[in-house]
Amino acid sequence: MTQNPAARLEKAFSAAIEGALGKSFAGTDPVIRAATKPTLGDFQCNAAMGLAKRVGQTPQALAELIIEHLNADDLIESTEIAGPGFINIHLRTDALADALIAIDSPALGVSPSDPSEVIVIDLCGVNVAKQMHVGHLRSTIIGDALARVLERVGHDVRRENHLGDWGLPIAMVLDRLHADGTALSSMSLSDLDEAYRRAQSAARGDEAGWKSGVAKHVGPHRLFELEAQNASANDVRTRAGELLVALQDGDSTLTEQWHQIIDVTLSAMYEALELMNIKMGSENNRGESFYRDKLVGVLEIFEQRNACREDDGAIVVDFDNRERPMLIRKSDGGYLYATTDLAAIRCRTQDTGASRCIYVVDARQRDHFRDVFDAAAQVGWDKNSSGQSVEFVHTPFGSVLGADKKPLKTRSGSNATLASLLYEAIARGTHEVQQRSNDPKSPTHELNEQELREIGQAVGIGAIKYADLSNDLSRDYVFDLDRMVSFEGDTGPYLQYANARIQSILRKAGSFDNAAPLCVDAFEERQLGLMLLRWNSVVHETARTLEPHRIAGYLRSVAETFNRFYQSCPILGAETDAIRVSRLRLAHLTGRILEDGLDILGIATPDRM
RNA sequence: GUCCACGUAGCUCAAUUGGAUAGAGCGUCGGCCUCCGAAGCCGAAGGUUGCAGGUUCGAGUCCUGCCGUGGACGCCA
Repeated sequence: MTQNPAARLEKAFSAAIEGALGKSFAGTDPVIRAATKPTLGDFQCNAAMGLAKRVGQTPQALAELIIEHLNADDLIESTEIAGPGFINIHLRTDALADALIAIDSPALGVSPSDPSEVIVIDLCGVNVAKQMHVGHLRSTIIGDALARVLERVGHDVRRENHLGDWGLPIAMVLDRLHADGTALSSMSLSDLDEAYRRAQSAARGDEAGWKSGVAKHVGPHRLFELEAQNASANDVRTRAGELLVALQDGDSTLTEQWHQIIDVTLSAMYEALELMNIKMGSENNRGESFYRDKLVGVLEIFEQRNACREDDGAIVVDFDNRERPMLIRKSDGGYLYATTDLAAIRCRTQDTGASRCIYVVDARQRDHFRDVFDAAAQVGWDKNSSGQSVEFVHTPFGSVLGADKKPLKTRSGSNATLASLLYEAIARGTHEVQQRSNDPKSPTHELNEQELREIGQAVGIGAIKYADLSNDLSRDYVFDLDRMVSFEGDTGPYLQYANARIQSILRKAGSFDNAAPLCVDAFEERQLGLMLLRWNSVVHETARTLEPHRIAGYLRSVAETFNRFYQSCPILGAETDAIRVSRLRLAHLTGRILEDGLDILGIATPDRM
């Protein structure tokens, strides 16, 4: 009796189908779904339409037959056949109440996954000497939410921050800092970011400018300048290469400087992670430098397995279903980021023993990951150290755009940094909370400045995270702070508010008998109850599809359904004491599911706001 | 040029993975606070789901071809 109605209906209808059509139809999916409209019933069975042709009957006749073989009188009040062969199902009210009592427990009806897996999630991916920007925001928020939902169903999740902390770019920054005579002990992240950018453009030279210069027939003097630029770009690269070799060989001064720029970058990152309520710290750092001495081993394995070949001096891996090979070693002997990714896969599957590797990286790297995953399979890393097959998933997310549909910029026109966005959102949230607290009737009126600031941060950050997690990851999305922090409609604060109101009611109610009978006779009570019972399947579907917007959308439906219930069913002022206690139980359960869900999304839930 | 995503209301997005009359929010218009928090609730208007075919009981969803947008295409990460 502790089973969810949907699960029990599946069993009952599956048995009924077998009873109606014979043993060969055992195990047929009965296609039980929540009713599309409350007026139609509580659930529906859509199996008859698909099956009708196979057995040479009309869908309606088959539906009739299924109902005749149905044995679930303790669960189902009534059924009717509608439209092309839908079976609409009305649940017994006492069965609904029993099911709600069953999930009114610490687990909230969410069952653990069996078996529990070891899952590695690659997220955040900060580059040393660069400011974090909105791309990191998405990777971090999404990755952390995925980690939380997988943890919620009992998996062993390892968050790994694949830092860009090694290689030529780092050497180039050091070279630039030397050239500028920057005092490394006192530099800020923006100094570093500036040096990084200048190093990049110096090394890039201006080949694009050269080509367009030739095309536009600019004068010889200009071409000469561009040529000189390209020559100096080569100088920069050469110097950086030498510097990298010295660093690789353990030069003590360089090593110390390298650590200094990492420290500056990471302390800013930790601050951002803290602000965003991300469950990650230094223990999750495993950057490119960690893999630097493992690259040779990767190449050796590919050579041993004959999974690579030499081409133009480079070493490449071929794929049988596409032309384009993947480079794993340059002709000068250097390695590439594909090699590092392969080394990471080897560690994650062969040492950590992961059976799933998830990469929360932007959509532009789709092809890259396809190559890396296929290459890993060629040398057997699609089986982990326990012999289980490994599932590799790239969770691509779209770009963050400004209101003009172009990559997000600040007002001053530069690329928006993560920190600037976070502080802006917090400022707006805090302002809003403070303004509302001025009202003597507001529950936040008696709170002090510090408390209001904490709530303001929860509201501002909650708005940003909800906006990101509430729509399909793979699409680009428009980052509009004004819309997010309007705090009305489909926003994070809408959910936080619904919960705060529930907490307020519970505070006023004081203690109550949380084993009292549950009553779901009123339409709004029934709708709320049905909604709450879906939590288990929503969590599992999200863990399966890795789509956090399912949870966001569900929580919104919960809040909406609760708000309707709240509007028409007085709780504290209910007609009888029995109904009052029953509604308190419903409100309490709703609040816990909202808090559970918001916690999975990494959104804080203030008791007052 | 080749390959890969994505085109849904004026705007921002959903659609239980093939199910019934495609739903929300913002914005617009109109209602609801002497009553548990109005950051809320109720209602109205707004659609040839880019276009054209196909698959079947049934297509926003699957297959084909166009159109449009964005992205990736060997020694950067």
